[in-house]
Amino acid sequence: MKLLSVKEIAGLEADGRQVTVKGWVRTKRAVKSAVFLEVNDGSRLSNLQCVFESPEGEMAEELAKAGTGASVAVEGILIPSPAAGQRFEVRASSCRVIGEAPADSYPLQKKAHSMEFLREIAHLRPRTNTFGAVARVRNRMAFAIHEFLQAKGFNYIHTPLITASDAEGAGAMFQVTTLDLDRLAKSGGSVDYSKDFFGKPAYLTVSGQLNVETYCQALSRVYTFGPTFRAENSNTSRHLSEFWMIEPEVAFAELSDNMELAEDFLKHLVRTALCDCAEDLAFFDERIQSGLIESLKAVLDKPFAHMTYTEAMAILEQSASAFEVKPYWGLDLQSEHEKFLCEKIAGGPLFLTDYPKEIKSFYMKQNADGKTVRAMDLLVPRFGEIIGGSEREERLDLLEKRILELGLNLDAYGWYLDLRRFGTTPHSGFGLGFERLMLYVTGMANIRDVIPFPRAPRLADF
RNA sequence: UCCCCUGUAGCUCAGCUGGCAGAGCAAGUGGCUGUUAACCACUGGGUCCCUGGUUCGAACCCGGGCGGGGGAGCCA
Repeated sequence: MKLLSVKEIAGLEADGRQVTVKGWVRTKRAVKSAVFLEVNDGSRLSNLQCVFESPEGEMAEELAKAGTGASVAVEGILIPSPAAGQRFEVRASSCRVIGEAPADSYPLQKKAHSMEFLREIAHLRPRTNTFGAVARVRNRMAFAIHEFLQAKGFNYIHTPLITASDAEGAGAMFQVTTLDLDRLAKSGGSVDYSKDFFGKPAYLTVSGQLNVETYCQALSRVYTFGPTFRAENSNTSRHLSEFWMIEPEVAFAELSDNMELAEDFLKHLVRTALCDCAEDLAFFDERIQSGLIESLKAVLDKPFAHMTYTEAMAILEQSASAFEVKPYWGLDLQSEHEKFLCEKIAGGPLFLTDYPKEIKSFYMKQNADGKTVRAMDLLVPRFGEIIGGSEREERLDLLEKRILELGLNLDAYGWYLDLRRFGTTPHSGFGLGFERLMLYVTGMANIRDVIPFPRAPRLADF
């Protein structure tokens, strides 16, 4: 008999047909005349209830071993359930315990656990309702990202994870080396990077943007989707040292095109989650964040709000007394300001544009006012920035000038500047933090709980 | 990196002014005519994070260290 998943079995007619189910026991409940086994194989949130009527002999012995966490194979017939709680169930004729999970040492119990505790057992937490649901939604969102961009003719470009260009300028980097650090430390001498693997210092990438821009200037519509690394000593519920980022880049696109793409993109992802992950989202709505589904649906209903930095600052200054940090033009927006703007003023996602050039990256296109750049951040309620992007500076002279103003090394950007020397075009792109999307869609509170194995300062277990 | 909170049974926590270590859940045993976060009864279960100090006496007070959480900054 072909093995069907619980999800596949759930799609069958409960007409007494023979089925086999293999999975892990979530709970076992016994009454005098029957044993109820809830089996889950991760194919969906709901368990499959398997009923053993008056088990005796070998079957009773097997069931005794089938505690929470044990892997089992159950055979029986699929029938409509006579009791409330589930539409169908398996009337089991046999149970085989494949791998026991001794109750006195198996960490997961048939009760709720704290997120903090589950983080300590990251190898077992996917067996919980919450982390199973997170994994399924994460999978669906990853696929939806490709679906959306591919349908729009974007090419998926694999940008490097190791970079020796030292020109990305988006934060502290992890160094990659094969030098013998212990021996170097003992010798007390200086480091000779010509002896290192790449013949010069190398790092893990903090962004694929600069690399993907090169392919943008040939294939027009491109994106990267991969891991990025930041060695910042950030200890928050919104930052990881290793996280995944989607970075589309579009040739001949201006900032307004960029925002239109970002809005369509985010709405597509939210719509897909609501549609294809309904059971998991209902769980998040009930157990993790009340009102989640309603707020996601509301996102689809209306266009995102838009505001320039200068407009936003004027609004913030009117409510200056509400803030710890007093707002003034030129200040980089604080978390409290971002939350105020999208929660109190916009009541949903909010695009902020045209930031002062001093608080944004060198590659962003300078406005005619000489003060601001064509940057855009998409802020969302609950945690602020989910997308950061800009129209890029395509004018060689202005880009070179900005690099020098910031004290950066012009030579390091040689290949990047070539894109402006040869057939330059206006172009725009943005970065969407995948785990921040996951926080947004699932309502989970901590970014460490929406990635299987979180990496953060002093956290690299498993 | 900074600020605040926190560390007690497998888990979640209580433990008052320093005076014999507690509860709920989980587990085990028994009961229960279909349970579904099952229910009822009973039972077992402790390096009170580590370390130094104060004290007749420390889970409790003080110093140091380590871990966890929340917030801030950096950002996606």
